[in-house]
Amino acid sequence: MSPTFALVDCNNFYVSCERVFSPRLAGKPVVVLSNNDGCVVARSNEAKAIGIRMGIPVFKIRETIKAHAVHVYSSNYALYGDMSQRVMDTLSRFTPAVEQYSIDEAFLDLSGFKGHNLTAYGQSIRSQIRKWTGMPVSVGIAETKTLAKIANRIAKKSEKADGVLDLTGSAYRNSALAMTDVEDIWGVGRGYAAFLRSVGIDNALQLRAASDGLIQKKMGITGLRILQELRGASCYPLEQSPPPRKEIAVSRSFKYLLGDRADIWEAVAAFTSRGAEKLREAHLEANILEVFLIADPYNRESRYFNMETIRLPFATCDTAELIKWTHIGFDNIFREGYRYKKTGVIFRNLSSGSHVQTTLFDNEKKAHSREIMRAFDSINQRFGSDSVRYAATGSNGNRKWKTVFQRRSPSYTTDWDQLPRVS
DNA sequence: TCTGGGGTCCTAGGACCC
DNA sequence: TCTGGGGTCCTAGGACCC
Repeated sequence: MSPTFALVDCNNFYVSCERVFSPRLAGKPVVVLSNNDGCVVARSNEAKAIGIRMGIPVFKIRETIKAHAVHVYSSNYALYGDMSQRVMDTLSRFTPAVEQYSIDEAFLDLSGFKGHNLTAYGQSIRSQIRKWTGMPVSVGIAETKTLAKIANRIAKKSEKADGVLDLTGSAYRNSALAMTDVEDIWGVGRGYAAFLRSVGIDNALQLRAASDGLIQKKMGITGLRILQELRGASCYPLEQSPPPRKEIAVSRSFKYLLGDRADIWEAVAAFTSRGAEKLREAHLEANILEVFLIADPYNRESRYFNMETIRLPFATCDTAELIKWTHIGFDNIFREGYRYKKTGVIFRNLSSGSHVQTTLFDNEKKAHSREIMRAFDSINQRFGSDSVRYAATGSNGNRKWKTVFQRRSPSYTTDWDQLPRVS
């Protein structure tokens, strides 16, 4: 028996989060920017309509912004994370079979609802989320995740669908596939799309009919799975418990190019510290660490990239220990005379924190480290992150590497001092 | 002057072993 | 000195996702 999936996806998620707390933004062009207010990462329908492209650097559309009075916001991750949680909580009232796929979308297993009117069910999900959270969502329903994705896209665009499209056993299915361009299929990116177009496959209906051999040759097993899913045979089951993490990374671009070794090392140390916190939150320890530096990526002449990989002598999530090792890596790859744009650390070969120690000495050291880290984390939890921090991460207000958010909305939902006021 | 961040999976090829 | 096959593990690079 084939399963039934629903994909519930928030419309223009970051923009919709801003609108929930600023109703005056309704009907207006709104965009949300990436870190350092660099480029556009979310657009309202009105912003899309005036031709603002996803990912465009904001300095390239200054004129458009002025001409159309576009409302511009920095990213407010605390707000978006909290809104996401509310949406997911609401979804779980409908069925326990929920897979949170990303910050703004979730797959539901509706196999148990066969014979019911799934469109009506989708509508009730949609209106409940709207009522409880203010978030507009679209719902796509089909036998496979890939088809549910396609249904969802059409549900978003089509007036007639009114936000919900059920493709299970639908006569409309072939036309839905025919109107879906290959680049809009889940799993088909720029590279695969170019290949498919070059062999005359332009839409999902044509891809579904393509020969397995041709697709496998260029797109491997991934391509075959896409074919299967388009044909209604599910290859990707609902994943309710997330698989263990394989890597943890912290990296940031700087607003401006930085040349001073001390500034850049401060950034690396701070990112290492944040990464160590993430490790501890996930109860993981790193066995391999990578540090990388990028100088001026948009300039051919002064471009530079280097990465150092270090195998740690033992798995650890201790901030001081990790900073010691990233320092070694940093020294090996830092070149004087370049102006840097970005740096980061990646922890890999993660093991769960409960590992057998080799010697009594190690055990003692380990216990000591654990105590210090526990105290460190709990102080920062109680008094706000960065209340205590390691000296290497910078001690004054002059941290040139800090990410800039000049147009950030208040933290309406996560900070008592910034609750919206009714006047 | 200004261009984000954090992930996963697959595959080919090399190193190494028997 | 040359001749084989087969297996595993690791890594780098490419492709994709949101």
